[in-house]
Amino acid sequence: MSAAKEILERLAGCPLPEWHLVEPSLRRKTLESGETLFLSGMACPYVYFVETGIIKMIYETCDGDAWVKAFAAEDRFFTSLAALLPGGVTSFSAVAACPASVESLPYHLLDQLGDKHPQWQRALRKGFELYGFRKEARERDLLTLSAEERYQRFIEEYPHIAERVTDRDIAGYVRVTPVALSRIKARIKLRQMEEKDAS
Amino acid sequence: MSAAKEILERLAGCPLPEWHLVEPSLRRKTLESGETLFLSGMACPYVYFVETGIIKMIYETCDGDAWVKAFAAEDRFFTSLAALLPGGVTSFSAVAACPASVESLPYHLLDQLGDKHPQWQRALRKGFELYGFRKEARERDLLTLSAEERYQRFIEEYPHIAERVTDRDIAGYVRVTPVALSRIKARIKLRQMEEKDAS
DNA sequence: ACCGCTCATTAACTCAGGTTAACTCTGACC
DNA sequence: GGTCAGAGTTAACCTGAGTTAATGAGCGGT
Repeated sequence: MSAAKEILERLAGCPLPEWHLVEPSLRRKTLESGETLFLSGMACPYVYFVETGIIKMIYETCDGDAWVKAFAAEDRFFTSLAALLPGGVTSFSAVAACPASVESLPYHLLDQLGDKHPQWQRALRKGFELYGFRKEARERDLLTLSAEERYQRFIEEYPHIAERVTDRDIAGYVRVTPVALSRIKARIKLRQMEEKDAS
Repeated sequence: MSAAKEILERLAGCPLPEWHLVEPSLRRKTLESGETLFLSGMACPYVYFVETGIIKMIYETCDGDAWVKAFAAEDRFFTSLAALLPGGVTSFSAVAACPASVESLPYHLLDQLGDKHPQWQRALRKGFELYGFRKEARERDLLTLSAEERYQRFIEEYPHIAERVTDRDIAGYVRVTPVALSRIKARIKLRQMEEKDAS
């Protein structure tokens, strides 16, 4: 059973017809930690499915900083929306945050199956919906939370990711420098000690 | 010709069949500046189409701050994705940033028409796609740009909005306080003066 | 004309975060 | 075992943004 099939059928909420049509286009790729899956600015009309490991999606700025847009761990799918549009290119890079293996499918194939079968159409719609939903949450966090709150929320919400990636990458996600993250962690620890002493 | 029809057909790229079915459900509402269209946390499974004016979507934090998620001006549609899911509620409030008039359609109706006609399905898919695309751009700006850069980009990208809303709202969008925005503007003006003097 | 209101600006102060650099720890490799 | 590179921590200094408060401009209502 491929990760792609499992993820897509979970989205559809039912078995997907004509899976044999996608089988030949399914590619699996294993990545070492730090290895690049795709670079920003490339044509890359694929949807990716994480089998094992963690992929980080990063925006690189002209002065060399790299900010983490999102992590995708086991059983997640991801893609660059911008790259799915005809003639489009990726707007970020995807890099393994630890050893990982991913599957990929060309989007045009999913698109075709969507036109043929309502079950596929449903999977795609749900996929876009979920994507939008996650982006909305991320946007809200970036707008309304302080750096410290973003860090706290991240380790609460994604503990299984937090313990497997470097603090450097967590800092990139929280949108602070590694030095600042270290200070934030020290501040939190200090407060916890004080609370213990008080009680 | 309603704004909703115009916007949806532009998304579909073709005329939409059975428009007479949506006509009876189309509601128009005019809002004064500062009037609320819907509040965060409400059931609100509608898609809105801006006919005239500007609507701001805001996140309110528990300590009373209001951050602007996005503006929607003439010929834009918007909705709270979270509120479209069955049993879902809005995750932000929508308020008129200047006198405005909007149309609304219940999402379930669009959903039904999507199941009946590929043209409608296409309009919805394109709608979600566009929504995701915009969210992606906003996320990137918040992650990779400084406050000053976000301000500059905003007035370059949306000059027709920038000149019609208060600096207070622009500050909320740029994610700084009005005081900080005023300083940023002063800084930019100062630099422009210096450049003129030098040349 | 006057009042009261909101908005924008400016200044003074505080503080969180960026920058740089030194230091430690760990693990990989020879 | 020795060495080297990368990750994380800590300190010192600087900058930009939040906070508070005072001031002025514009506007609607009386």
